[in-house]
Amino acid sequence: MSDRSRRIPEATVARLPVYLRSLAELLEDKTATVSSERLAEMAGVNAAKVRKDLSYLGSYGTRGVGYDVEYLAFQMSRELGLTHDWPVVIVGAGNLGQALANYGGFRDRGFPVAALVDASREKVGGEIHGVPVHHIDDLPRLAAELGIAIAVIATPASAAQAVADVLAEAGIRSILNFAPTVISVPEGTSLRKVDLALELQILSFYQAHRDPSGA
Amino acid sequence: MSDRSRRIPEATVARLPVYLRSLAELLEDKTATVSSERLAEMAGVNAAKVRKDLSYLGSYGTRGVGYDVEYLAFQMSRELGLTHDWPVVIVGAGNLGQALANYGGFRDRGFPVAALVDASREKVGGEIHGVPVHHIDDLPRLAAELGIAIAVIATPASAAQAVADVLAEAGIRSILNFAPTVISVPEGTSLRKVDLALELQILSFYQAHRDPSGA
DNA sequence: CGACGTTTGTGAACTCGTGCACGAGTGGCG
DNA sequence: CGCCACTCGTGCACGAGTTCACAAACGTCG
Repeated sequence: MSDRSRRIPEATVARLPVYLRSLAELLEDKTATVSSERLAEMAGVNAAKVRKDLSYLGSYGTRGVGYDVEYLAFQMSRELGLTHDWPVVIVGAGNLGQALANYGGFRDRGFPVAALVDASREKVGGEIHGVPVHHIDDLPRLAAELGIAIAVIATPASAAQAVADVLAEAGIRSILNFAPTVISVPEGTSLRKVDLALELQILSFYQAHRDPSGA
Repeated sequence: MSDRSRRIPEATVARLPVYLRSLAELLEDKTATVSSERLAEMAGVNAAKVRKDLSYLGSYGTRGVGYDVEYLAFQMSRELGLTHDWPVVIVGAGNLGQALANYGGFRDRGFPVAALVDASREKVGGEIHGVPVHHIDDLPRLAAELGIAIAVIATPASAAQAVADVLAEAGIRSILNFAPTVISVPEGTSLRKVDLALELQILSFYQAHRDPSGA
């Protein structure tokens, strides 16, 4: 009940950050406790799911009352490993890479962009939006010196697999891939993907099936 | 077989674009036919899943041979509604909105950015990366004139729900939300979300559980 | 033209996640 | 001090999606 032995389902893990965001809002409102129903509404799920999800973390609620917002937020941050910052490296200093380096949402939520790396010598040396640009060959050194454990791939699709291999070599075991291609990583490495156009294609499917005329 | 009342599972729909991308590669290589096993390898799934997924589209394969690449690609494009372009509007001309407007991956895959809209009068009137910037009040007119059916929300979280309401009013029923917040849309509207920091938080979870020291 | 190797299409078993329903605590109130 | 309203935690049934296994269909070759 209290600690380890329970494996948290992947679907639950994916929802924890959403709950955490809701809790952060509640904290700002100085709300002391919250019910599963209220939290469910804020997170866009149903109450039973919230309770089941939170029960994987432990019995942090109080029957008849709800959950203590501050305590729950702390426990959840701890479980998510968000009690300290995680510096990230962005690989690929092209359009997407620059945009991501400039996107404040990473730093604000505990993921400062510590470095940009690129394969092109021309881009190396300067700074982009305050982030130093290094050559990809320096990646192992950078990772070690800056304590980088998470990498973001923002290269063209054609370069993505090679980059993934370099990252594996550098000991980085958490990768977020923006390149529109499937890449393979060593066993034990976490890989998540974000494909912007793919999301639109999915929307296109439902749009087309709603309105067969297409317009 | 051809056009039945087959309801395609959501999980399958999400994989179709990945298959389509693989088929496009095969087309470039002038490959005429492909087996489920090969396609599975390219798409990063297993062969049984590929066959089941494709069977929802119809019986387009030939036993003992495989799938005709060109024919399958065409059928899949048709099913996904990708036989023509879908102009999209990006709401929010801030960092993220500008970056998305500049991201070539949308246009390249059939989703030209037809307009940017923003609530700030200051940004209205000019162009950003060749995309005209309009006021959000013009959205209904723009949607009608340009035939826009899909919108991308790239505003701060605080504005997202209000934007969603405006979009609903303008008759747009496909939304891709980049704002890190839960928004609600009318029944019958498709909503997908991309939360960049959330993905990193998920990675953080697994990273932290792999290496409890945290470094 | 029939046997054989290949690959699809799909029923069926299985896994994983969801939602319901309800027992078990908790605090408040008379 | 006992009852009551409230809310959590969880066993259970259900459903969606995945994987397996195999028969059916196809091309080839002797």
